[in-house]
This record gives sequence, C-alpha cells and structure tokens, in this order.
Amino acid sequence: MKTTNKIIIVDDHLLFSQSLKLLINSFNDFEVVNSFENGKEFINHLQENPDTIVDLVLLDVNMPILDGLSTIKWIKENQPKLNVIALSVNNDDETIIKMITNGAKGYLLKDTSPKIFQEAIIAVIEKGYYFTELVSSILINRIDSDSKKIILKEKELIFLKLACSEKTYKEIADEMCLSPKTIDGYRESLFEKLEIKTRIGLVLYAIKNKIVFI
Amino acid sequence: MKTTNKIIIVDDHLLFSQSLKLLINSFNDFEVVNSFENGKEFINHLQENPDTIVDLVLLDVNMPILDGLSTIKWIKENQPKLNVIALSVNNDDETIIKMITNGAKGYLLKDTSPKIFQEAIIAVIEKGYYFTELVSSILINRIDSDSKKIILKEKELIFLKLACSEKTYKEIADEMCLSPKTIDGYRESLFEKLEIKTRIGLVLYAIKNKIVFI
DNA sequence: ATAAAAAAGGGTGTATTTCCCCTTGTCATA
DNA sequence: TATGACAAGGGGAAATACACCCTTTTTTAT
Repeated sequence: MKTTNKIIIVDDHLLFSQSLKLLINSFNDFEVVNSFENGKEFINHLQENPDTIVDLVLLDVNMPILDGLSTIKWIKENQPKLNVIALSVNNDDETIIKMITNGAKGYLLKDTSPKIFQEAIIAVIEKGYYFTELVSSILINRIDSDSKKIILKEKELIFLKLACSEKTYKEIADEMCLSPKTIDGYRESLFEKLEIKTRIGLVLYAIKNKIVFI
Repeated sequence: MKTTNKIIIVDDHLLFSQSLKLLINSFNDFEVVNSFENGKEFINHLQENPDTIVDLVLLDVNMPILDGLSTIKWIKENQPKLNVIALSVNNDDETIIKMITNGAKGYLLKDTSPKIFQEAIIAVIEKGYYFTELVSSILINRIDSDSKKIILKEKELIFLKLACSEKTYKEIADEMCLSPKTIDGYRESLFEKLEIKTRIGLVLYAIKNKIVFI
C-alpha cells in the first residue's frame, strides 16, 4: 500500500497556491498539507515544528520578505534532505543555476502543463530530480561560460548602485566616506571588468543584471 | 433557478490556469468553459465561434504573442459587452489604468485570496464591476497627475533612446544627422520636462517608462 | 616571513557633459 | 500681418567624467 506524499507550497500568489493545491489534491497519492506566502513564514513553521514530515516543497522564486533563493539556501543549511522544486515565471539562466546549485531538485516554469508538472513531482519523489530540457541545456552551457565569470567586490557593488543615480562621483565619495580618488579607482576597475567605457554603461549593466531595481 | 455562469480563462501559465479552473469549478454557479494561452488564441476562438456565450473572461495581462492590453482593446472594439477581469502580478499604475480605461471591470493581483477572488467574480457578474482599494486609489489619484502629463516630441524620443547607450552626444548627433548643438537642445529640454539634471537621469527615466528595453 | 595582490589615495591632463544665453527660420493663427 | 511658439543651431565657460601613471598601506597567500 502506497502512502500519500505530503507536499508544501510556498508562494505569495494566493490565487495560484490555493488553486494549485486543488490540482495536486486531485492527483493520486499526493496531498498539500500546508502552504505559506513567503520563505520566512515557511522557515518559521519548520523551526516551530521540527518534526514536520514533508516529501516535497514547491518553492516560488519571486516572493516578498524572503525570496526563493534565500529560502533554499536556508534549507540547504538546515534541512538538506528536503526535496525542493523551484517554481517560477522566470527563465533566466542565472536564477535557474542559482536555484539548482543551491539544491533545487527541479525547476519548473509556471507555464508548464499540469501533466508535466505531475511527472515532475513524481520524478523528484521517486528519482530525486527532474530537469526539463531548458534546465539541462543551461547546466551544460554553463561549463564554459562561468569560467569568465565577473566577480564584483563588495565596495564596487555599493558604488555601482550609487552610480545609478544623478549623484556626482564626488557626492558618491562623500556618501561612502571615501576619497573621490578611490571612487575613481572603483570606476576604472569596473570599466575594465565589464568592458565598458562610461557611467551610462555602468547603469545599463547594473539594471540588466538586477543589481539595482528601478 | 440560477443558471451556471460561464467563465473563460486566458493565461499563458498553464499551471495557474488549469489550477484556477479547479478552484472556480468548486464555487457554486460558476464553470470554466474554456481556456487559452494568449490573447490571439482567445480572439481566434471568438471569431470562429461567434455564438459563444461567456459571462466573464479572466484575462492575464502579461502574455506572449498577444498580451492582455491588446486583447482587451480588441474586445472593446468587437465585443464590448463582454465582462473582463484583468489578472496580473503587476501593480503598476500605468498598466492598471490602461486595462481599466480599456474596459476591464476589475483588476486583481494574483496574490489575491480565493475568497476575495470569488467576491470579485460575483460582483462583476451581478453589479458589473469590482474595484479593490488599490485600484480605486489609483483611479482617484490619476485625476490630477495626468493633467501634468509629460509629452515628448518624436525627435526627443529618438534622442532619449540613443542616450541610453555609451555613445557620446557627438556620436548621437552624427547618427541623427544633426548638429551636436541641436542634441544639446533636446537634452536641455528633456532635463527640464523630466525634472532631472544628468544623462543618468535620462537613462533611468527611459528604462522606468519602458522607452528603452534593455 | 615575505612576496604578491588589493585597497586607498594622489596628480595632471583631456574629453565630455552641463549650463546659460543667443540667433535664425518656419509655421500657424489670431 | 504681426506674434508667438517651436525647431534647429550656436558661443563660451564651468563642472564633471575619464585616462594614465604614481605612492602608501593593508591583506592575502605561499
């Protein structure tokens, strides 16, 4: 006799999570035992109920308060055996890689069909993973692309964020309590790393790479 | 005896639409009779089946091929009596206003609770509209805010797009076949209209207002 | 312990951007 | 036919941004 698999949904879109619950409950052998609106609520629940038995967590990536990435990092640290499938509308490489490398056993887009979705949750519970073509191809292509990965230092990152404003470099220097000359150095360093030539390039890079939100 | 209200869902996120269907079917007197993955599919269906009876359309705003806004514009032209509730994760003023002014009878965020959702679909069918606090406040605030609406001229717009690059003003002038001094004029004019002081401000404005896509 | 990076700061010079005030021609319209 | 609004262009100065080459101190790695 099979046991029913217990599933938790973490997603801020209530309409989605509550509807998805109905879908999952309509599958054989699956049951949504709980759902939360963001990572923080979910983690709080795990901490307050250490004996919770869960077979699978469906984790939204974009959430307020505590997002999917932070949540899966916490899970990796504290409950590494928990099966997690990331759910997102977001198919950009960086996000997918980050979720997978932090332990997600699958990454499904929300435009997945219910049938594929069912296959995925069965696969993760039985085999431990489920990767779509999209995810597999990204993981393969990453091999060469991350060798030339750009690493920004903490101060450079702070400067970069401030550069995405109408402040002058002098004002940024004041705000960071540094000499304008030091700021000059950060700028030069970023120009070289990012292969750009102007402050406009900095702004475009920061926005493209979600370093600033406008 | 009440008749069952017929609902159509238009949303590219299959997992969402198929799950939402279960939720709606669980309400009394409501039934999802059809669903489509984008506006084009939906419009095609309406054209091929002119006698379709629908009491309410749940229309996603962000979809590939033909998005919610284009779809509701078509509906306004061709089937103005159709009740539409816009569904979106997007709560920015501009989108909400555009959907409402093009005939949406309601605008719900996807993090709405199933209970509010049910209230909304009942209200739209019975009273013809349902506006949340969010939507009402935006509609009210718009009254004064759009009197000072910013109008950019065609050339200014072209310049603004080119300014969102690492080109110098001289290079932009060349590209537009104008004197750098004329470009200077466009810049000054934009600085004043947009209440900004630097080229960074131009870039931020252009991106915020979706004048350029990066 | 010591060499090698990295972080912070500096000097000088050029290029670009920003600012303010001006001229000319066009076109609509009162 | 003035008149005013607007597009295009301009001069010149000041501020800001960019480039290059340098010193000192602190970290990091071997």
